[in-house]
Amino acid sequence: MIVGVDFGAPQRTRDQRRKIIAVVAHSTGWHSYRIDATGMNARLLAGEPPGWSAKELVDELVARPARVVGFDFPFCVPHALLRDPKFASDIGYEHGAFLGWRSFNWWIAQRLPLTDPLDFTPFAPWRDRAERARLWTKRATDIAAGGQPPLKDKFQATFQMTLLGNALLSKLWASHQYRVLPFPGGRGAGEIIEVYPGATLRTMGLASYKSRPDEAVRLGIAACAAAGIKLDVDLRLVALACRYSSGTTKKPDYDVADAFVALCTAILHAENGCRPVLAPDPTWQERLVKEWEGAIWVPTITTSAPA
DNA sequence: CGTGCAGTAGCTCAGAAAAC
DNA sequence: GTTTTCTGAGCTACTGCACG
Repeated sequence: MIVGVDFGAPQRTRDQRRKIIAVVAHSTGWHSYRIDATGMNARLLAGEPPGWSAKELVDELVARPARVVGFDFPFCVPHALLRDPKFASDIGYEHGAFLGWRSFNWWIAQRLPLTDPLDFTPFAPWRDRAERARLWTKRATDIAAGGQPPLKDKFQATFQMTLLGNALLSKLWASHQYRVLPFPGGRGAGEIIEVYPGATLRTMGLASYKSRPDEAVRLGIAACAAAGIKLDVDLRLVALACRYSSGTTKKPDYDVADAFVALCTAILHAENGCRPVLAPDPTWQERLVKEWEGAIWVPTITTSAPA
């Protein structure tokens, strides 16, 4: 089973079920997958909120482990912050700097229980307006993939997604069913990767994908086809991806299409068709930066977008 | 992208009016 | 006197919008 997730972190469970969308594919043979309305996908067509609360999703993924899960939230923060003792003590961590990703996200999980509504107040120091120059910095992978700073909490906000996402990653890691790539260590047959639908589609030549869910879905399928992977997709799910929007008529937000692209990227990863992207670091080796900060995975094979 | 606000559609329930 | 129906007040859930 391969899973693509479009993530969001509203405080209330009810709103999470509109924003956290998972789309699942099952392997049906060599280089072929079926995406139908069974299993986790059933609720997509069951009417009413098609998604999951954070707690429901993590429980499901632990109960029925997947081979690969692609999530679209930032898995970590810049390594300069991980090495900063004040950054850690600001939210009550008393053992110096976080240093490693694992202690970082373990502590976030301690400070962010999955209640309804979520309580983000322990993280208020990380929103400090005066510290934005330090806190609103990008990881090497954000620079390379065109992503937002993980702790930005205005405009294109990622702040709450980074925190809630890491609380989930901590639980998935602790289940011993999953490794979280490209961080070293961990146990389990499943792999969890960070994906960014915008970056996946950009490698395939679609710039302003946000307003074109049909193009996004088509390119996701085409990217798999170019890698020799056959997808057998229930057309009702394609139709839903082109239609479902959690946004407004003026500012639509095609979460199912995003999740579908995340799924295609995760499938490509399962078939060795992805690579992590990073911007060069002036000081440190790429391998070290990748293991500290994580990385966004994009398709290796780039298909030029046919008009 | 998330938030708060304003506006609204839908629901429940209490109380009054009508029917028996 | 009892039951049913109507109706409006008040609540919740959801949508659209402006803003950071």
